Amino acid sequence: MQKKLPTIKEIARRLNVSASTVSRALHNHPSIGLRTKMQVQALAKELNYERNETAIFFQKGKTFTIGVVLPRFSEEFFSVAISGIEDFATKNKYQVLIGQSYDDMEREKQIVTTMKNSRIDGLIVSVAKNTSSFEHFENLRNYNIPVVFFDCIPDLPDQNSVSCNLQQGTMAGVDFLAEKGHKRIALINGPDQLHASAQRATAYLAGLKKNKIKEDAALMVRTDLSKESTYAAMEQLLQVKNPPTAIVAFNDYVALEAMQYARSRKLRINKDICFVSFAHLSVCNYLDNPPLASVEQFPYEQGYRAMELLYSIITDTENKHKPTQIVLESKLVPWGN
Amino acid sequence: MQKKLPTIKEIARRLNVSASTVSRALHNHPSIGLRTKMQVQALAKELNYERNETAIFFQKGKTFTIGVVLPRFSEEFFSVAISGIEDFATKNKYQVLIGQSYDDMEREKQIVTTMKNSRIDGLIVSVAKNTSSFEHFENLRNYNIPVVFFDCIPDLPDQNSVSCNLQQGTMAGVDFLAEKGHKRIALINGPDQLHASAQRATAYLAGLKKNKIKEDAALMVRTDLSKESTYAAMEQLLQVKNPPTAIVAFNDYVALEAMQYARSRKLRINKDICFVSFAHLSVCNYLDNPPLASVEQFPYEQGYRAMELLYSIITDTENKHKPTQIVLESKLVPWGN
DNA sequence: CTGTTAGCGCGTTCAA
DNA sequence: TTGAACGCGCTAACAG
Repeated sequence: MQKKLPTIKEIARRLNVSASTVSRALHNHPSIGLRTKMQVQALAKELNYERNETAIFFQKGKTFTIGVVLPRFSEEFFSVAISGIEDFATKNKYQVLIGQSYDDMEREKQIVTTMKNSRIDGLIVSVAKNTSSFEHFENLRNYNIPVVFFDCIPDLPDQNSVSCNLQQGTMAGVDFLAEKGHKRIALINGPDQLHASAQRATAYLAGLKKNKIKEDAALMVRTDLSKESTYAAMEQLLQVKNPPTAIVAFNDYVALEAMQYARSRKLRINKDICFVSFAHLSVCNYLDNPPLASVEQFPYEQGYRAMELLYSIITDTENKHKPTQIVLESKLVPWGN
Repeated sequence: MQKKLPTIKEIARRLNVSASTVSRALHNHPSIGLRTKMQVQALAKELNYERNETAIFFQKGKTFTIGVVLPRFSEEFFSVAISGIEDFATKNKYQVLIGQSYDDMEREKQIVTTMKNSRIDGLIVSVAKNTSSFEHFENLRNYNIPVVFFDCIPDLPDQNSVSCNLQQGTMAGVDFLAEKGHKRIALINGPDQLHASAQRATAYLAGLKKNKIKEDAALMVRTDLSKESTYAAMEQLLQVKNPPTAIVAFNDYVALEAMQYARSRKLRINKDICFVSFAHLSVCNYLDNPPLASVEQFPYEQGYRAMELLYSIITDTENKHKPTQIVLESKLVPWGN
């Protein structure tokens, strides 16, 4: 049935030399006779010899494979991030193993365990939203598997991470709206336990202050990112006696759902009510009325840089690597028309 | 620095038994003394022993890893398909290695080679658009690596594939429009070399015939899937003296771009001109005027079934597997608003 | 019930 | 310039 794959032994047998000679010849080892080398290489080519990487993985204790664990691929942010990871990995002869946590800690643990057992050389993670303990990551130190966190980052000492600072972009968003004359600017924030929410809130308030707009607790609401919750948040906002004319939304999905709600209440998007959002989904290109501006978080670059960092840790043979936190700056991008 | 991982040998040494005894005890082999078994398992637990999968991979010549190669993750269709693949794989203790071809044959070849070298147990592929030769896939037979194609499938004898037949859905789309009273129904098709294009064209014509609408060559145009090309196609359609009132678009991206163009020409979507499309992007939920209906192709299910099929081939020890083509039926889904 | 032996494919000493 | 021997961690065939 299946042709048996040629091995070094096989070549050695046919040529009446030893396996180690073949191995050396294949590696262009300097101390091998030209004649022998040629013979070996010729036969190797003829037999279509290819080294069995698994044997080498095994022997070297390295797999040239890294793992990527994140909540779900179907979110554009993540699939674009994976592209960045994969691009750098491929360029540097690394392979990429994937797993989706679906924002569930148990599943995340399970995946990390499986990956650890198959001896990945490193791991890139965007932590699940409901993950509360991080032992499954810290545990990887015992196996000498470095971890780089990106996007959703835990509070851990000495960790490696790539993230995007939202302060600047968020403040720019508030500036942007204020310059357009808005005085009543609301914030639909995400779940409290997320870093990302705290960042947005802080920057939002700073932005208001900078623009001399008085903050109003009634204009700060939150969503758990479900559609229903966002609708409820919108309902709440529109009931305020002096309702907002502009809204900073946690991300594009939230913005889009908020817009739907606003439309259902006969508000005209970008006229009666304006939006600034996060993430910059490509699909917004197709909307009749996209958010006026979006805080770009550079998922491709985050992924790429995360892989780059991980690579530098893995290949750091002298162990002089220090924990590194890379922080990119977010940037406000007005929609092009 | 790094704690050395405990091995079977180590456990054996400490307990003064042989390695194979430990191995058997760990596997609950029936012929092992209860006492020994307990001892071994206790010590294993204490030392945090975990088997080194790479050793087993090596020894068994299996990696419990499959590869997935497709054009790009950032297209929703593909990222959803991967989710299906990953779900089935995880359930069955398989891992998933990924690669993006970016629709480029050379890159595709490269990825397949790398994956082959690391001895994946099987491969799932959606072929790159510009792939013209398939040796890199047929070559895998020599390594006993089964391939399952999905979505974009080559014309190869004896292949395994999962695909979605568009005939039914497309015809239903034409029916749908005809029932709404449309007589001038256009088709914006994709590149000629794609199967998918031929399928759509055939079904479109059949649909017209069924509804007793005379076909008009001027209403069949094509796009290379670039925005510019779609705009050109639209321009062409709108110049026809009796222009279409409805359009069947190659996919949602094409539809969305076509809509943009139509809007720029002051046409009102779903009033002056209606759309039926393919793929059913989740983002359409957020459009003010989504296509009236979409031909659903079930990417999650395609991915899931592809992995299921691959799994059955891999685990078919008696080699009684026959090449299998699974064809799902597409289905027209009207937008619920 | 348990130990011994061998081998998966390769790289790498050490010795010639 | 080459070969023999060893070991990576584990399983399995064979032998007690």
